[in-house]
Amino acid sequence: MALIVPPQRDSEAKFSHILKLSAQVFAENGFAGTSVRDISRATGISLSGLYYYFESKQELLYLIQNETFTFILNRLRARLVNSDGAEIRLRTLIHNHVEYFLSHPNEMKVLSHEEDALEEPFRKEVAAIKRRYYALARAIFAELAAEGFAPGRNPRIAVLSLFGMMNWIYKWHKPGVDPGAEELSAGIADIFLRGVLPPAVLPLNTDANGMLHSIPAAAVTR
Amino acid sequence: MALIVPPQRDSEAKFSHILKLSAQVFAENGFAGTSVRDISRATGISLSGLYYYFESKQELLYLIQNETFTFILNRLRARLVNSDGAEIRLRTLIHNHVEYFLSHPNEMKVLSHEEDALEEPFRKEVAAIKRRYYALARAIFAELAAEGFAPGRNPRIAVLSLFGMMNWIYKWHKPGVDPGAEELSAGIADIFLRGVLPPAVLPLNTDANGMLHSIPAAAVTR
DNA sequence: ATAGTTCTCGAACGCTCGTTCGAGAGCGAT
DNA sequence: ATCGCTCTCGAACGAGCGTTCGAGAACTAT
Repeated sequence: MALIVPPQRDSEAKFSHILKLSAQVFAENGFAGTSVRDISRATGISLSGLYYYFESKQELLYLIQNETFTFILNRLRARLVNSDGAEIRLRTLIHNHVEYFLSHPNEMKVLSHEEDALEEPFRKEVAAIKRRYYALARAIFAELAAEGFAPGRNPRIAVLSLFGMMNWIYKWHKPGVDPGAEELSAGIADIFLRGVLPPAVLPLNTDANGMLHSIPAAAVTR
Repeated sequence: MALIVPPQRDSEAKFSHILKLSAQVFAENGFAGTSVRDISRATGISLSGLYYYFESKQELLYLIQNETFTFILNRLRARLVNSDGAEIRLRTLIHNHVEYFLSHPNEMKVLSHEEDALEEPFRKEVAAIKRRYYALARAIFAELAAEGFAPGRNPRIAVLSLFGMMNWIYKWHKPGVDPGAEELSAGIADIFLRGVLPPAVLPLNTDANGMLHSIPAAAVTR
């Protein structure tokens, strides 16, 4: 009887390659507008050959969305371990999101744009990750509120507006023309953090770089 | 020879009905995911009968997008005539946009989501309206900057972030659960207007409702 | 060499797609 | 009555769709 040797399949790398090229084709033509023959053409793998790697076009979309979303969420969790204070933690979330957006535009377009294209049972799996991600953002926003930011703001509207700013990026960002992840995420974070301030707060607490810091609750007049 | 009588076609009303139902079906299944047979089913008009009203599925998408976008832009222009001051004008833009979004969710989803699905020559026609709309927003933002708001901000990022907040609404807004156009547009306007304030501005100039007013340039310390 | 597994492919399946065509119903004007 | 215009439709076209199947090549371990 043979030892159980990890097969170290040759196909691992090829599989990743298929996911990457598929994301590109889906991003260009949309999921419904892409045929498996298009993917065959892009990858150089025969039509039937592709079905060795995935069972259906639906599953292929799921694999892209799941891998992308899981990676973003896990990387965010890792980065939050070293982030102290609500403002820094929110900036970490924004930077993590925007950075991935600019480095993997195809995957992020597929994740943002083809949410409805997934059918059950895949749909609810991706929805579960999304719910966890949103809950994390809401929790960070609650920390922010606890530090004196954003009193009386509707947290749902605030957080979803933030996601709107971030997830809209794929519609307009042009590499080389528009700023990179650092400047872009800082710009969005600035708009959001200042935007969510209490209406009548008096002196803003900023450092030399104009970065906000938490405001003692006592300083909030309203 | 007969007088030229305006035919007052019976089909005018029916045509509008087709546009409305098509927008609904496109919003539900996506443009590429919708067949003309789906529209036939939704409208009760036979498959070939639909081609009396439009020449192709592409043109149908164009008619929906063009009418929607033209209406929004024209209504905004009309409303801006009576809006004085940069802040009010920006709030007018946001309110106009959000109000239409909530009252015509299907049309706005099709406009936001199916931008890439349009092919030439329709594509450039809608792109032209979009460019005019964006230019108007940029002009209003420039007025804002001239009144002392948003010094040093990248106006492109600021305005596109604003559109991101607004155009993302269709992904999450649930009528009955989430606030209506007044509260929602005010919330977004608040986030944006405060968000683009200068980093070191001191006392904010607000009225009893917490509404911002223009800040004299001299009050900006940086 | 042999056996077993991994990987690849051409051909074909039943089905749906967007669009076209010619026929004809309904109707107001002559 | 009959013309001409508006409107509607069933049937059919060729093309492309997602997926399956069985044959076989390529590789690894014995």
